[in-house]
Amino acid sequence: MYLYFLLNIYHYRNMRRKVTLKQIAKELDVSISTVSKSLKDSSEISEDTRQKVKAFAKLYNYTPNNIALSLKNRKSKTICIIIPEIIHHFFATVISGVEHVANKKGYNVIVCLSDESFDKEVINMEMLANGSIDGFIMSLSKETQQKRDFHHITEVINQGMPVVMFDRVTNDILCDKVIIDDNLAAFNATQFLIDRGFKKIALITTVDYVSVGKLRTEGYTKAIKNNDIPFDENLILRIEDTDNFESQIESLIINNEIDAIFAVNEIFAVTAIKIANSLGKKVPEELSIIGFTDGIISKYSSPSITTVSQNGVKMGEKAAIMLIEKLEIEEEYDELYKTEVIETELIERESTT
Amino acid sequence: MYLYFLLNIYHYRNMRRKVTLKQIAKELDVSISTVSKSLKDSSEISEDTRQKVKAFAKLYNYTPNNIALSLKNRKSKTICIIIPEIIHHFFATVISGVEHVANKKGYNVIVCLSDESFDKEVINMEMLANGSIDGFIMSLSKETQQKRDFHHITEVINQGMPVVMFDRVTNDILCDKVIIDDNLAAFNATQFLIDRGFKKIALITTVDYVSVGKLRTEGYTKAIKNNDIPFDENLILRIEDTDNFESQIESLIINNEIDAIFAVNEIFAVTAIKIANSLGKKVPEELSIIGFTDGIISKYSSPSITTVSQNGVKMGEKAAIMLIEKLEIEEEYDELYKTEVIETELIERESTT
DNA sequence: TAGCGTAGCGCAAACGTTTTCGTGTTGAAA
DNA sequence: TTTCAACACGAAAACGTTTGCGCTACGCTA
Repeated sequence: MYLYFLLNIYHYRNMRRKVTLKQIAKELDVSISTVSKSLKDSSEISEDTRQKVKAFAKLYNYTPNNIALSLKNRKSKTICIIIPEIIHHFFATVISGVEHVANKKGYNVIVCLSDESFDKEVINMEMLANGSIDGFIMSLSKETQQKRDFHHITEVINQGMPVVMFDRVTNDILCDKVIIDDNLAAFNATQFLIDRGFKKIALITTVDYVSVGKLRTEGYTKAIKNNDIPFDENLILRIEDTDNFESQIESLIINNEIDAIFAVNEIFAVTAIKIANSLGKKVPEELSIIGFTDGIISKYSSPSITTVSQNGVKMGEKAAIMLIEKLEIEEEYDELYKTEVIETELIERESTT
Repeated sequence: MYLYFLLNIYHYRNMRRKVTLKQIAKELDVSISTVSKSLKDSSEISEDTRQKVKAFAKLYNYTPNNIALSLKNRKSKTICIIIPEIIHHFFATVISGVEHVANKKGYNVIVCLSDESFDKEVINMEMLANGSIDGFIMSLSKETQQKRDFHHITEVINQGMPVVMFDRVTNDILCDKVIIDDNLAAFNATQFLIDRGFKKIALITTVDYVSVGKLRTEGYTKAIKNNDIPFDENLILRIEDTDNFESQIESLIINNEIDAIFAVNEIFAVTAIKIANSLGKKVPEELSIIGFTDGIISKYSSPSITTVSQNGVKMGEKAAIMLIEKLEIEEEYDELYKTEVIETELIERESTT
């Protein structure tokens, strides 16, 4: 009888497909239920049979088929994180945080990239919301923020699937959120520059429909006005196209006698430094610069960049914890959505005096 | 009759779980098969019924359950990529490449991080090789390379699951691979420095068990010897601990009158620049530096870094294409494994004269 | 009117599990 | 000898699909 089995299993060279309960049952001449119960050490089954089954299972390296389990349990133990792009250091750190928590809790992580596109975001969500995953963690694409169309997200939430949004969030959706206080962080960064005695402080930011860009702009504005510094709209540079903005920064520096810059991300900050250098303006001696996001650029740039640290790992961890908590709560919970605010911190480096 | 259905579906506020074939069948008072066939526009079903079913399905936003499909088809349309860490720009670009190809072909991507740990690598593979995914793309963790234990990989391959390795590969495993010619790239980079007239060229590399580190070291050595430059073991710095290596680089620069450095990654390169600067050695005037991997640091560092570009996106794309090809080939193919070599390119920037 | 082709639909198996609820056998107590 | 509990195991449903095949009823031909 063993021979038959071996022939079946090893039918192709040394290739052996995963063995199933059914095969074990057939081989041992017991029922599938007996095998299943034996492997679970059910007291229903005699010690003798249990041992036999377990030995056999071990020999053939049996492990239960995850898909079958998912179908039966109606949960896949998999979560999906949708981000605008992965080559962005901040998002990579968030993934890292999510992955570690998820892993510890026995969940897998599917990563989807929206490439800042609304359509891809929608497609990704629809594709996965059919049993493949148990919940979403996401940061909105630019296009979605611009269109303000969130039907795909409400859809999913209405199906009873938990969603946690982070960083780029919207008030139009009720769900758990993990953010930093962008407004406050920007306020503090600007205040830091003001405290150093700077008066002509420029802001390099994004267009307003990017939620975090807008909030940071507001924080900057508040600090300026709070300190009775003349607010000058010309000192605010709103960058739309992230491909070709060097010339805009150059004009900003040339046309205004600025003594400090607050940039809402590190690319803007490091580019400002490079341009200032090329214009013969020394950083930080003649121009102080603060960035946002404590990424790899800020750390390794010369001079290294003073920046608002936005702890991506922690955001990812928190988001994952919140999501998994929702997933593992029994039954219908009372919809109580929390918004978690992660602390930021100003890291002083060489780009400010 | 509709009322009953509505009550069932909308049982909780406006919450409606995904509708199944069964529910549609019950509601329309036909069999499940009829519903399924109608949705597939089978000619077996009358035009009339088809329309009715499709209308109903559309109304309730029916989409087939992916898990059930996976179980039935015995494939999940999901691939897994295992990388040592994600915060590393190169790996992020690879993921990006994989994700885009996978997406286009209708596959999802599960990302697993080994954190350079052998155990995590094993656990991840075992966890997913049970039906959850159709194939692996992976780059070995340091620990795995050190132990030279690849049983988890052969195991998976023997189960008939395709594996594509990239960047950090091993000859001990027969499977598809995507690499760059590390040896040649390092040779060329070193030759580039030699052509500029430098004689005392240092190498900052990793310990030898990291496959790519070893290959790059060999390329460097070959170039040196090829040009009859005295080979000096003291000029080679092998860094083991990536946390605290600044002092080692400092000694290297201080104790040897070097005029150029070839570093096997960008962190080493940018750190060398910073240390040289702090020692009063100007880059590139007094010291030329070449890095490896065209990451974000090389681009934004001041001076920007001349580097060997290792096209991560392309590697990811290629790996995904190879994997999916294997997945979609009918039946047992003759095991023909290919190793694809991705072109590298020396990108000249400001850190070399 | 008997026979037959066919349109239209349902049954049931299969994918691999888990789990509830039998069912048959044993041994001991009454 | 009868009764019953305990033990050891199996059958079957369920998760949500797809699909080959069988069945019914109808309309047509001979």
